Amino acid sequence: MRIGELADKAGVSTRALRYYEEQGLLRSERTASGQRLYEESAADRVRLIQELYTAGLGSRLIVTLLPAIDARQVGPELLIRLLDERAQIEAKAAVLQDAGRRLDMLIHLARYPDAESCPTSLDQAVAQDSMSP
Amino acid sequence: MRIGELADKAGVSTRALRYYEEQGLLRSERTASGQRLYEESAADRVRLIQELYTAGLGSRLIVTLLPAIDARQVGPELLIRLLDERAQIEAKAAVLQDAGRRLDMLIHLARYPDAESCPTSLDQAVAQDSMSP
DNA sequence: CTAGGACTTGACGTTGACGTCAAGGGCAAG
DNA sequence: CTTGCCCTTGACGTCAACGTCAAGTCCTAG
Repeated sequence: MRIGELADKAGVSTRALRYYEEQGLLRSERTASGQRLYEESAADRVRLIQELYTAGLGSRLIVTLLPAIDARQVGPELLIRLLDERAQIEAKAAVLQDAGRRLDMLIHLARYPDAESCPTSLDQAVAQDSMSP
Repeated sequence: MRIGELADKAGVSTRALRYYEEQGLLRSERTASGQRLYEESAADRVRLIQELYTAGLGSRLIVTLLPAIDARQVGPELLIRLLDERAQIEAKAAVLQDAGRRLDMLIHLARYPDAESCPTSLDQAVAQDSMSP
């Protein structure tokens, strides 16, 4: 398949696909005239890349991660980074949860403006200081 | 308190605090010479702002949100945006969960490189197409 | 009184994941 | 052949939340 079809199937732009290739995240065959060709499996690969991006991982980590995922082989150096990133994801997920609850309170407030529905923890942020020495 | 002390207490830079003020997220008194002065409660306010930022909300939404939080009063127009943002946070949290699990598999793989520990769902991204028409 | 740290405004720099033109080549249908 | 859509590389633009000087002012300890 060519780049446009892959873009459709994976739900990203063609620009993004070229960017991924530029970053070493995605390979492609080329026709004689230079057009990119992809296997069917490329769509899954792109969705995986998107997932990792959305999780806040950068290109440089992902480009290291993908071969490890493919080979199912993780070295000790990568493990260090993984543990760090895992902790960051954990923290980010927690903040997301809190913010989500806060929005839920506001949404509830918009629908039932009567009683003091959620008296507490609407102003104060949750203490997220669990990582400092 | 002056801006440096608040920055310390809230765990952000002074530049960030000035930026928040510039965006209308944070108010301050001024001394005769023009230096900013803050109440003790400003630290909580800043942490709240940070939480909302970390949740992916932009300045423009937060500047609308803060008065609603203070007054505990949410209009119908804001409710629309809240529902949308809530859904986005939900989706993002889900992706974060998936990516976290994926990292966990890799971490597990690094520690127990023996058995085919996690045979499935290491390559393929989870279908996150639940929002398209 | 003075040294030096904290503060002010203003303005430009950074970063990442693309968006968006520009200028041209490729390819199937009519 | 030519219309029209897809593709190519290249290069500049964007956006947000700050970082980072620069040049000058303020305040406090000694």
